[in-house]
This record gives sequence, C-alpha cells and structure tokens, in this order.
Amino acid sequence: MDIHLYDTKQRQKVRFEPAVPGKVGMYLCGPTVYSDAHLGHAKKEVAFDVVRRYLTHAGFEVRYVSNVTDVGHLVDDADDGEDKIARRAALEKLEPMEIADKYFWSFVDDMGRLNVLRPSINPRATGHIPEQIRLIEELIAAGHAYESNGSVYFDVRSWPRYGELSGRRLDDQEVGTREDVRDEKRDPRDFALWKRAERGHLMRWESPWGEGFPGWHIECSAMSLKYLGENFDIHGGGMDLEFPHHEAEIAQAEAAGHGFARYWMHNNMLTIGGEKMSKSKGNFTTLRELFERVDPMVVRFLLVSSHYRSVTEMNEDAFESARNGYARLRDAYREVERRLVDAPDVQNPDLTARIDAHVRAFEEAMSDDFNTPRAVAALFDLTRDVNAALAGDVGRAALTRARDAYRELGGNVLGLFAESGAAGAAQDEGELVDALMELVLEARRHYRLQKQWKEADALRERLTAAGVTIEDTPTGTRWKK
RNA sequence: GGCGCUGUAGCCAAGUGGUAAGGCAGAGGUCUGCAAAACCUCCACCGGCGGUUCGAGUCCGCCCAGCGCCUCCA
Repeated sequence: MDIHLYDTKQRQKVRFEPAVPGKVGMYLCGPTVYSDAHLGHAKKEVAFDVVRRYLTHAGFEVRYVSNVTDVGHLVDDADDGEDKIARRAALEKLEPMEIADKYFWSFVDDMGRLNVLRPSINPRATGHIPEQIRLIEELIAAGHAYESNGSVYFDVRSWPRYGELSGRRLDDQEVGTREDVRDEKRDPRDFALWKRAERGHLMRWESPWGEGFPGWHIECSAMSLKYLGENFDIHGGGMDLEFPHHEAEIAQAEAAGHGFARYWMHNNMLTIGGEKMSKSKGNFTTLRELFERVDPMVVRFLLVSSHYRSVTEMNEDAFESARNGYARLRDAYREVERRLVDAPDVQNPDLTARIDAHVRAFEEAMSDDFNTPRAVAALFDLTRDVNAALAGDVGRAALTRARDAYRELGGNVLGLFAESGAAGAAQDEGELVDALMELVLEARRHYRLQKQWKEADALRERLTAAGVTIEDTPTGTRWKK
C-alpha cells in the first residue's frame, strides 16, 4: 500500500518514496536538555515514533536519528543573552554538563515510559563541534557566510531560497535583534553560525575564529548530514521550529552544496483548556508530574487519538475519557489472549473476514498521512466485533488473528501496549499479590455459594475502594486494577 | 503589520461535494443474585451570513471567536 504524507514544503499530501528502496532515513529535532520534558515534547516524540513504527511495519528499514541539544544557546534575544543550560547550571549549582546529562536521562526515562522507541542514533551537539565547524568553513568558502568580530553569520541575502519552507519573505519579518549585535551583521536577519564566547561564558570551544560556541541551528544540519547522508528522506519537528530553525537548517546544508531532507513533517501544538501550554499561563505540565496521576499509556492513547497535524486538546475530561477508552481496548486484547489458552478447534469465517477488514481499514488510515485517529477507530471497530463474538465459541484461528491484530497494530505500530503483552503491569502484580487476591476471591466464592450476598458484596466493595475491580463471569471471577 | 491554522454533539476527535467515523459521558434494554465487563438501541440544524453547484461540514467571499509563528519554545 502506498504511503502518503503531508510535506510541509510542498504544502500537500504526496506519495512517500524513499531515496533508497526499502530504507528510510529520518531525522527529528530533539530536546534541549535543560529542564524536565513536558506534554509538548510528548506529542512530538509520540507523533514521529508512530511514523517510524508504521514505516517499519510497512517493511522499511528505518534509521532514526534524533539529536540532543546540550549546547545551551540563548535565553531571550536572538543572538545574545544568557545560555539556557548555563543559567540552569547556576540555578542548580551544577556543571553545565551535569545539567545536560541530568535532563537528558530524565528525557530518556520519560520517553521510555511513553513507550517511545530509542533513536537509532542520539547524537549530542557538544560531541560534534568539529563537524559543525567544518560546515561553517564550507559556507564561508562558498560565500554564504562571513566572520565578524569572532562570530560567523549566515548571509541570508546571498541565499534566495531562504524562506521557501515557511513561505516567508524576508522583508516581512520583524527585526528583533539588539542593536549592538546588529552592528556585526550585514543584514539584521542574518543568523549566527558561530558565536564568540564572552568572558565567563562556560561552554566554549576552540575554532578558527577564536573561542566560541556553535549557533542554534548548525548542529542539526551537521549531524543529520553526518549520520543520514545527503538527501535523506524525512525531517521532522514541531511546527514552531519551521521558522527559523528548519529554514536555517536547509539554508546551511544547501548553501554548502549538500542535498538536504526530501520530505518535511511538522506536528502541531498542544493546548490545555484551550490555551497553549506555557509556564506563564500556569497550565504547564511536566511529564514527571503528569505520570503521577495519569498512566503514560493513557497519555499516549490520548495523543494518538488526535492527528499529529491537529492541535491536541488536553484537559481532565479528555484524560478521563482516554483512560476508559484505553481500558476497553486493552481489556479486549487481554480477553483474547486468555481465550487463546484453551481455544476450541472451530472456524469463524465471518469473524475472520471482519478482522481482516478492520486491519485493512487501519492500514489505509495510517497510509493516509498517518491518520492515527482513524486507525484507532478501526481498533475500536475490531473490538466491538471481537467482543460480540466472544459471547460464543471462537476458535484458535480467529483468536490468533485477532491477537495478532492487537499485537501488531495496537502494540507495535501505535505503541499502546507495553512490551510484556496484553497483560501488562496491571495484571502482573507479583506472586504475593496474586496469592492474596486468590485468597480473597476464594473467600468471596464461598459466600456466594452460600448465597451470603451481603458478605460477598462487602468484600467486593472493599476491593473497589482499594482500586481493584471484580468481574464475575460464567467461567469464574476475575480481578483487575 | 506579515505568514499560517482552527472552529463538528456535554467532552475528546475523524471526515476525499452526495445528505455526519470512532471513543468517553448520558438514556433505555439484554445478560447477571446484585454488580462489573460485554452486547443491542438511542443521542449533531457541522461558528454566522452570503455565493458557486442538481447537491457543501467539505469549494469561494465577508464577518465573529480562538490559536500559532514572525524572539527561546515541541
């Protein structure tokens, strides 16, 4: 099945065709590691994780490169001001590199809980200073960059294609650069490739232009080219990076004579209570905090329930809804696995055909610009048919097919089921809890056999209060968290 | 000021011009000792006003509301 994706540069859906048949090179702009990851990072990471997973499902071999920005870059003004990591380092009284490491591993941990696959390569900006310097030298040699007072700037006027990705004309742009810095530039819209390190600046490296540090865009051009080569397939990131970050990346690479990304994908933003999440609005949520009250898998489910190019609204109602909807899918998957243990040898041609149809619907949705909401709808349609069929006899063949659908589509593609399978953490509470639950359920079974409903119900109510749900079925009593 | 996006049921959210996917919540029913789960049924004048069309949520114009980028931001 052909995969179509929305290419930001062409502003339309186009058929995806990798440069090298069977292989896909993907680059995603990663985090600047100076604070805990928040919901916005989660939307971006999950969105492109799903792209990667679906391409893998479709048979491509994907090399997925996502950088770690551990050079601080700048807090406020375009080209001057304090380094974000340095500021945080001062705040926490740690070395800049301690800050970078601390929040990098924190990020890895958060993404792991969201079941985001680790990148094939996770290059760090500070580990690629020579590559960045080399690229800057190429740009100077090509006449598209110039040194000025120890800093190097990209000469925007020398590169007419600057603005093509984002559809901006230079003349329309506001000029926010501080005046003293503007003096170093030929044009106020020129952006820094290399910055002279002032006295006291902590992160600094030797360069042909003196001690300094790389500009904010050059690392992505240098590292994507290094690990994916020229003309790699997909470059992703948040819409807010479209300009100037990605525009600059393209200019840096192409002006130096390197072919760059063939498709550009951008995920939309996220709102909380209808507003963009931001520290100043008081609706800022770190994943760390969120995971204390919402299961990461539920967060992921909520994220894939909206399209990556749509604004995702997150509020308490949405979390609650996602919690219940997710449980419905997961429970159906679990039930299928349970029934598979001693499945009868009967055929269910009607059910099998329906399962196949839902799988097809899922793949059609995903092949159409990774339409995860429609794909999720296909899983719910599947679930209704499966649940309805489970009221009767379902044979091994049909159950296996249903199990495979959940495992591959819900699990491997959408990443909604932890690797341990349908059972997941909730069911695997450890031997002690299992034994204790067995004891409680046995006591309740006794009451029920004696028709001592009051006692049996009291047990159930106390379990409910403790967060355990009891389900009496014809084949016995089940419990779940 | 420039570029761009969004407004679909109480909430979340799809939707390729032919009369609205899916989920949550809600209502009624089946099953159950009662529940839970599951299943069945019900639940939308698609922000407003014009226009194009045999026909518009879907195209065009205007208006209203909200949002993003243009400065670090996912």
